[in-house]
Amino acid sequence: MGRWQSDSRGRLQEAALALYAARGFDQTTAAEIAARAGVTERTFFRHFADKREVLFGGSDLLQEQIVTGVVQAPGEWGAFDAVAAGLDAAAAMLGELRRDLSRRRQAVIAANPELREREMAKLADYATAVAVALHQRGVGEPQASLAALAGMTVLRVALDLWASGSDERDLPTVMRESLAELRAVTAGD
Amino acid sequence: MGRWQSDSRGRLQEAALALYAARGFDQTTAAEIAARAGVTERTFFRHFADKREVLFGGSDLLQEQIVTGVVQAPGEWGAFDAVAAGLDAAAAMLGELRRDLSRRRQAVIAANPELREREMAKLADYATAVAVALHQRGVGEPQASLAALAGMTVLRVALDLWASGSDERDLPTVMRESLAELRAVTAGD
DNA sequence: AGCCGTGATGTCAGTTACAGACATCACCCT
DNA sequence: AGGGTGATGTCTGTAACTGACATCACGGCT
Repeated sequence: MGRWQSDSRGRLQEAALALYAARGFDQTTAAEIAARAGVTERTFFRHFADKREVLFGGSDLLQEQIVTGVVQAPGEWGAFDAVAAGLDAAAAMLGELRRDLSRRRQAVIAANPELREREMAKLADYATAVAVALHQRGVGEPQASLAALAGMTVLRVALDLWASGSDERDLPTVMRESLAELRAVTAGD
Repeated sequence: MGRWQSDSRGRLQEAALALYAARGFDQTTAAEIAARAGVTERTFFRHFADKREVLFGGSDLLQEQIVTGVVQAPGEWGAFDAVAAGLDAAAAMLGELRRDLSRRRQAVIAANPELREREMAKLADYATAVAVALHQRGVGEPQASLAALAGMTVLRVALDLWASGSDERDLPTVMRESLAELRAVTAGD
């Protein structure tokens, strides 16, 4: 908690989400977001590298969760089972969020190509980190990258399903179900 | 073949690749690329939506190839087998390119986060198109999205392997091998 | 041959996303 | 009470795009 007016960063995130949802991403300027949060444009860019990043606040934490899940999986488990453990950890963390907020956020992201681009980039980053963790478990290439990327595919699809509202079950359940579906699909149908 | 000095677009692509490789992506301005190609900055942005897009020239064609491959796969094949047919088509097309050029291009992309972001976005677009094609074959959700995204994972890994040079076999072979590896990894190790 | 439509390009001006340099100022520690 | 620190404001600059308008080579039509 800073010594200034509390939590500029958090207020910027809320302001951005509200404005992106109301006017759309490109119709919103960084200066407008800053004004709504009661700070300067310069302060916005000190907290977030660019206009998109403001929507991806907790992504570092999430990556940590996933990697930790992979690392802590029993050593005798196969590569993809370890990734599945990482996905469980991710689901546990994301499932804590208020579902309406997640829905709102996902809707904003889905509505804009640049934001979708950033989301894919985040998933690719997670996959890279997961692949590194798999290497430390003795998994080679290209198996590590394939397992990691396949896992991120499951994460994306499950999150879409959960946040888009067609599926009312909780996130960990949807995640496990999606993973089973991927296994079935690649097995040969 | 335009009626003007031939192929501004092509010259812009070459100029961009050369400059990005030499100075790096952010150290290169659109004006510099345009100057090297003998046109104006404005012309650059008429041919390419943004600075990154100039490196992804044939992506529309590639998407067409992939989708066509999926659509033309025998109707009784499963979802992932149809995707595999699309990957064969992609490998056939990409394999035609001069390998040193592909290597050069991949190296430039790998060196810059924004370009990697765009590459992931392209793959996501292909996946969306493939999922639509799968729907028309009667595949439901989330199976279609999972199969399509898993396929794009294989494409990415195989392309990296091929272009990064550690694997000297031809692209269709590397692609099929990677697909087999994914099947093995998700099957349970 | 001469006129005319068309599409690719040049020119110009404007908006906005970002980034560096420097000043400020509330808070904490001593 | 005074100095250090980190978050913020201010000012200024670069470069990625974008819209509006002029131009001009070419190909077709008469």
